[in-house]
Amino acid sequence: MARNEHRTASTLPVTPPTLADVAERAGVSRQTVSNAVNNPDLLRPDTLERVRQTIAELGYSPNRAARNLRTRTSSLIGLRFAPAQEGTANAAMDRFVHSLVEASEGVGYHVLLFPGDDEDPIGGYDNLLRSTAVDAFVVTDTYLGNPQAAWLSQQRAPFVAFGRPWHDDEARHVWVDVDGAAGIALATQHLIDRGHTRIAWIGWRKDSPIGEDRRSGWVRTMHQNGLSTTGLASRVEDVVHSGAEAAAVLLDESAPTAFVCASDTLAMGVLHTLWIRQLAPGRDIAVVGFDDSQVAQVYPVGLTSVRQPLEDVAVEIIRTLRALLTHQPVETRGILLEPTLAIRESS
Amino acid sequence: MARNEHRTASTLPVTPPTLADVAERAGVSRQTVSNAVNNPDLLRPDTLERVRQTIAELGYSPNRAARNLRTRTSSLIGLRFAPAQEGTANAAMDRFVHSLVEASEGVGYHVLLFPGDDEDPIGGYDNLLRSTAVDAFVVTDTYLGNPQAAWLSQQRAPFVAFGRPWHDDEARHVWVDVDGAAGIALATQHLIDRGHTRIAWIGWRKDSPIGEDRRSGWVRTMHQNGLSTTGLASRVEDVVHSGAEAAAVLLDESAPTAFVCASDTLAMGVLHTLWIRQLAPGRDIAVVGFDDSQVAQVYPVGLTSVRQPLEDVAVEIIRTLRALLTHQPVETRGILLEPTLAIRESS
DNA sequence: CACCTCGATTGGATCGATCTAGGGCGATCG
DNA sequence: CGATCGCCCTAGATCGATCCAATCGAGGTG
Repeated sequence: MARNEHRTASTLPVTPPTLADVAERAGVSRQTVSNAVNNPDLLRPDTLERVRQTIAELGYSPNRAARNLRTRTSSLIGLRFAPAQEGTANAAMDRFVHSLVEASEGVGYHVLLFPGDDEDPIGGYDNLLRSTAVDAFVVTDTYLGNPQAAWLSQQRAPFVAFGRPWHDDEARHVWVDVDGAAGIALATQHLIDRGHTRIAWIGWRKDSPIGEDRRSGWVRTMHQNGLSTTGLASRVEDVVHSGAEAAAVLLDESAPTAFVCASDTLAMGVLHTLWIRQLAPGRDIAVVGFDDSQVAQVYPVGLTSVRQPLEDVAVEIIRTLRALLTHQPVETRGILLEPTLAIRESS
Repeated sequence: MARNEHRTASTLPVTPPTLADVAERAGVSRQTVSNAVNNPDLLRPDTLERVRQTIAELGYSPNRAARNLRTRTSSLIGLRFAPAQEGTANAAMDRFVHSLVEASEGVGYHVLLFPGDDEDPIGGYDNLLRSTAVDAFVVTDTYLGNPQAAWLSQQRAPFVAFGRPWHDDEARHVWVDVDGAAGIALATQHLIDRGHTRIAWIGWRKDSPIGEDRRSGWVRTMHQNGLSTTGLASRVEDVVHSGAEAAAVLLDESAPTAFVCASDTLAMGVLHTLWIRQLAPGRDIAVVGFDDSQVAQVYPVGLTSVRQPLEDVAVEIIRTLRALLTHQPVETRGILLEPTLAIRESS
């Protein structure tokens, strides 16, 4: 609302009004104006009203740099921004970043992007941290076994990770993650409910903890429903043609009626094989992917896919970050959110 | 390189070293240290070396807030970040943002994201501008007829637009854009070279200047090659099923052998219709899309698509922005870049 | 009535960098 | 040999906000 009042000043003067200008015009001290902005409760109602009036008239807005210098904060959150790998369907970053920006805005933060350099994974972090350019970081690539989390912890830099510390049991930082196993369980149960019993899994190589986690959701749900998983699993690279090949082999050897995939990329491979074999997705064979990427949404036969609640992830991250930065006790070290299933024609 | 030297200081002290600390330790004045960082030429070589040594030892890095306050700059570039619309294939933003972040880094800038609100399109800009939180903006949504460009011009705020000012002949701001007509011309010529003569166009509604521009590339190239365009064009909404319907109608009425589309989204629709009619993309009918989105890359039958040189766009934008901010004369008011064609199996 | 409390307000110091003006000193020149 | 010039460097002021300690006046207490 204060924001709208400012708008009334239509043209920005050559040099914007300062707190001192407001103070003089309103006939109060600088501190009083500062309080009007930051601690309105301290002012007498009539004084507050007068100061606010003046602020609106002048279109005053506190100078960020000055405030940052004095308070030793920046209201900025650093995020290393790496683009989606070309050739994969993973466009989740886009949605996540947007959610993060929105959630940040809500509590007065802004998101600062900096480039990632795989050869020097902590370079960007180090610079921003040392020059006190950001208050905290959101780390999104912990799963790569990258040293950021450990390094930031050691530097006592505030940060929250999107992603569990899979390898490192000693990691003591806070994190938010999505329960991939639960998502795949959801997908598997969905297929079972549709009457499928021979449901195949196409996932990533064994050295991917995320992949193994998702796979466990499939195994668990199959077994809970008394179904066998033998001969129905495949572990491949996360590229389209690997998914296609795996699907071909599984169809020949085990005759599944449905596929659950660790990614939309792999699911696209499955769809390709079905297309070649003149099998109709959804009618002849069901397919489910993971990430609800644009590909899943735009593909002519809509691809059913596990959708991560990235909006909620962002909100939780910001909430936790705020707690960290205001030195409130952080309740839990990790937060695990449940994905949903975007059901389309392919299942 | 300075960056790496800093790294040697392994643990961040509770309060980072200041310029004064460096000065005292090196036995010089604060200004000399400042010069060592910003104007090394002013120092005698031996003094410079000594100061640099000390900077490295202490792991000093200038405090951003203090510098910003004094210099009245922030080294930040504001970018309103709206997510790709769900249900369309447009993931170009992702790639563009990354390119922008990279290009910014190169000249010492960082990218600050802020959320967009369609109901209050200038709110975010106004806030950041008035609080001197950013030095400049990159505006990406000029084509919507949004008032940002005009408003920012009026405020004398430095900004560069990605996108031409289509409607507004009086717009005097600088911009960078991609020549969509040239891209479609490229695609059309490519199809003609492959022997196609009946090439259809599926584009957007007439009120989209971008769509009409792209369309003109098709018209121009067809005519240049002595080919007719009558009965071969369709203008629809940018959603998959509209593309599918348009393709069906065109196939029935005009029997084209190839389709050029204004977007990958529409191209997906065409592919869907081909699939239903058991026509093989690339063999029976050629299809070309626009934007080289992830969908185009991941779709099992790779979709040939016009690819915008977003990396170059980002570089040009940053270059122009720097010129603006350092008050150098800006050579040209607008820069138009040529797209390329990512050729895949669909053509 | 002197003393104390408490809410509202104030002036000076401060955050850490850069800008400005000027000082020291050796080399050059009349 | 003293004046002048340039190079290298220094000290104090400054950017615009917030922190801190202190002040002022009104009201309550013994």
